[in-house]
Amino acid sequence: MSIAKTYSPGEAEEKWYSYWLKHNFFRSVPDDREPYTIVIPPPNVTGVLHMGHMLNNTIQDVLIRRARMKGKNACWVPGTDHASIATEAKVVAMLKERGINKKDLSREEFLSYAWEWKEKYGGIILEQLKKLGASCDWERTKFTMDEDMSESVIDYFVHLHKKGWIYRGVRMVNWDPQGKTAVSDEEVIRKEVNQKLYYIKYEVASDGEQGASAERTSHHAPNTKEYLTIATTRPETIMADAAICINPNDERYLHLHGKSVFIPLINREIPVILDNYVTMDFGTGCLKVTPAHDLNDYELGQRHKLPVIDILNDDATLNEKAQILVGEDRFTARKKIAVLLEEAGALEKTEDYTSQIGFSERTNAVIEPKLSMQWFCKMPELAKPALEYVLNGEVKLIPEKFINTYRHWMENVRDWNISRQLWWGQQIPAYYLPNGDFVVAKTKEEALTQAQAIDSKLTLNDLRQDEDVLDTWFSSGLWPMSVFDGVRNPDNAEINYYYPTNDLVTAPEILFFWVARMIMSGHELRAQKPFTNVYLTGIVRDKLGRKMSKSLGNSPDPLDLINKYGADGVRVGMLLCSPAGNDLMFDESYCEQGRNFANKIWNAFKLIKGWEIDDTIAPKNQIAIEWFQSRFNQALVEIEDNFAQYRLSEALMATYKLVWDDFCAWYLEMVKPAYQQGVDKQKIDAETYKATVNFFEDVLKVLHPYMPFLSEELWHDELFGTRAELDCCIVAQMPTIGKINTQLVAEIEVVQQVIAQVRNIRNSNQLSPKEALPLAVKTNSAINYQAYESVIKQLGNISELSKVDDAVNGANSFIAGTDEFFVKLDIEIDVAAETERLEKERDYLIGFLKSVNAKLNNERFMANAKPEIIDNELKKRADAEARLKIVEDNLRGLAG
RNA sequence: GGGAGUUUAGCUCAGCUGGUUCAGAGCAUCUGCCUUACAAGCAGAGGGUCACUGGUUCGAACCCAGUAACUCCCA
Repeated sequence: MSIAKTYSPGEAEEKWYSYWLKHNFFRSVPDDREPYTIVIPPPNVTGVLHMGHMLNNTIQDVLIRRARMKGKNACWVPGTDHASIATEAKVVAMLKERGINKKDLSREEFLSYAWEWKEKYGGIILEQLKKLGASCDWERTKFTMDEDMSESVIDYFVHLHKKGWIYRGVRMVNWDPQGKTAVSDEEVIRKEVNQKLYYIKYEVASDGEQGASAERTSHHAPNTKEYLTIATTRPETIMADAAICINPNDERYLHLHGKSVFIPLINREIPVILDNYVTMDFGTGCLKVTPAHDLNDYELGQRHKLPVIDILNDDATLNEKAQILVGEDRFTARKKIAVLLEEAGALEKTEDYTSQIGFSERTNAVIEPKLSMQWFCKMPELAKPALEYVLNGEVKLIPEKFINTYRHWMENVRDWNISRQLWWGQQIPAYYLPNGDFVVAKTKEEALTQAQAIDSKLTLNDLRQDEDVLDTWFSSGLWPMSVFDGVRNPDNAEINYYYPTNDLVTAPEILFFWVARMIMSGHELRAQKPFTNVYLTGIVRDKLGRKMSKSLGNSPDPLDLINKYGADGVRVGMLLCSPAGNDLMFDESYCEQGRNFANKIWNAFKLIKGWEIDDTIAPKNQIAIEWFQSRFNQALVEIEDNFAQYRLSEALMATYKLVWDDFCAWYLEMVKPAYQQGVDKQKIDAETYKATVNFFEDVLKVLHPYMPFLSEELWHDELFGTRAELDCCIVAQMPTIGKINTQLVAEIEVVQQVIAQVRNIRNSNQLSPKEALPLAVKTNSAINYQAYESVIKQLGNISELSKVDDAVNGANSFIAGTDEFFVKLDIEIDVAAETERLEKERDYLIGFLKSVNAKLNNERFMANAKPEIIDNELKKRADAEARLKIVEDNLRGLAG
């Protein structure tokens, strides 16, 4: 029988994923076991898998698989969110391709197209997660617009409204003219943009001219008049100006106090107002105030009771209130008005200028500040307890540095605009009466009952439901509860069992967006936290540190990576470079390392698989077996500790080294039967064989959370005997920490040094590894090298290990621990080189001793340092002195 | 402009309460090996003024102050 030289992951991935599914290993239902629950951060239903998802879901899968193997009832709930704006944009695009305009559709018609789109494309990302090995309970797959999920959202809205925490009001919102909806502050991405600053002249009205604007024309000779100049990046909004504002302390403009000016081109007269808000040294010190199109101007306008003139349509074209350029897009209008102003002699100059501009996260359109009637959710009452959970440690943020950010947000929180002018989402359950009043109720029927209390003659037909839908985060904020139906049925068995969930794995970017809102709703509806630990991952960047993005084209396709390196390889690759909470500089070479690791394990398997048992051989590897047992347990301690601190990448590295170094490079080399001429099968004693197979099985278990496919594939090999159908690595019990023989481990460490030194001597003397060498030991320590003779002989290729009482002249020497070793070669040793090497070591030791002695002779050190520190220094001195003596003896030997 | 964070080997990162022969790991590099599991490998080796300047201390990568560079959040 021949086994492939390398592991080929594709087939195993297919096979075992469907095997796991078939046997319901991902399924979780409440039982007597302790639950371990993770709800997936629901990816956007329009999304396709990107590297961020890969990282995030690999981490979740590692956590959930580990919990499963530790005997917990592990439940990972998958799903997607409906992403109003993004989905609606996709649907609009789909309709456009079919020649349908959204405007021509009713709400119901549009929604049926949207559902059609969702059914067709909405599940892609979840299918992709399966390729990664994600062990979600797919039967629990949820979508934020499922009927029960939407009902939960409406319930929550009604609940908050009853408490008086939801209100309606005109506010300046971030308007996305492409999506034609308001978006929240968090959905606005600010970027530096190169712009122009336009200096525009406004004619100052002479005293007699007040109110005479109607007769004015634009044909005045400019020089005979007085002007003031403003600087603006948005000349197309001058028609919406309500005033010019100057700082009352600005001495340059004292003469303007109480005057008014004319807006160029349209010659509307506006007052000059005074406010300290204006920065004197920015631009010209004169600020055009446009309350309808700038948040700060709006507030300024409120203070000075200025009119609000909105000159923009919902799609950011100019409306008839602009008087000129009606119907033009705002950016076209900007270009055109610059020309018009120039022609009218009102444009003094333009300057280059960079400033922060807001872009819609979803459509990338430039955000337009816009006044509109919106629904808001009051935040202070919700935020306060939500902050407490984190500050008192009930909810832990990992890493802790995010607590500061979280606190800062929660203490400066503003009311949340929860309405979106879209159709795709949960329609706001507010019903308007013909007289303009409204009632809020779960259903139209309930609304009618309430409405009839106001006007008993009303019928269902008189009620009109609010057109807007709720922000998607309003529904995902309920996610950990609503997936278990905990909003509608707060006392059901599932929510009581699974909630609060254990770990949440997400990105710091949505700490406030989402994490905070889940904590708020959890507290509000259940007085409970939604989860205990929030593990915040970093952003996946390329190796140049740039964020991965479609436009840069610097993001590999995760599925290509899986094809290339195997899912296990990619999982390992992702985690090797992902410190908690820090961004990770991803590079494909990490996946390569992961693939190589998989291959290493595969080959260890091949080796063991090739052995044949010979009962007549006496067991001879007790030391190796006990040593690895101890090392394995030491590694388990380390891995446990790393997991307890969510240091997944370090736990992985500990596993990596355990397998590669301790198991493959040392243990297998210790026990593997030496090559025998003319013997085609390697034979091994039964005891060693059995121990090795058991070790390998334990190694597979430890590997499983990271490398589920490879471990499952090997688990079922006949090497481990016949397995029952349900005896799978995925549900195997994780090994528990056993005995550690620390003395043995310490002594083997010295033995390892001896072997490395012998190899080094062989290497530096250019001797073949095949050439066996004699080794002599002069023991100063308590180590019984006789016990390790076979190990040393096998791994160091030593012909004979002898004990000596004196240094061996003319031999290469080295020190391991405090013992001296000599390798006598056939060739003459290079006395000069050897002398130099020893002198170097001697000098180092002398220097080292000096520094140790400096401490020990320092009264203050002796007085202040803890006793164990002093003991340590004494031990260091003793060790160094012993080594120094050996080195000096050897030097004398060389000289003599 | 306000706040937070980062800076340790060529790269990515550990380094816990200041104290072990403490300056570490993985990758990459160099040298030698196609040794009967594995060249996707084996063996060995070389890489660092712990960003900079000062301070505290018997003792500083670690604590404090300042400086510089970068990153993120908020305005």
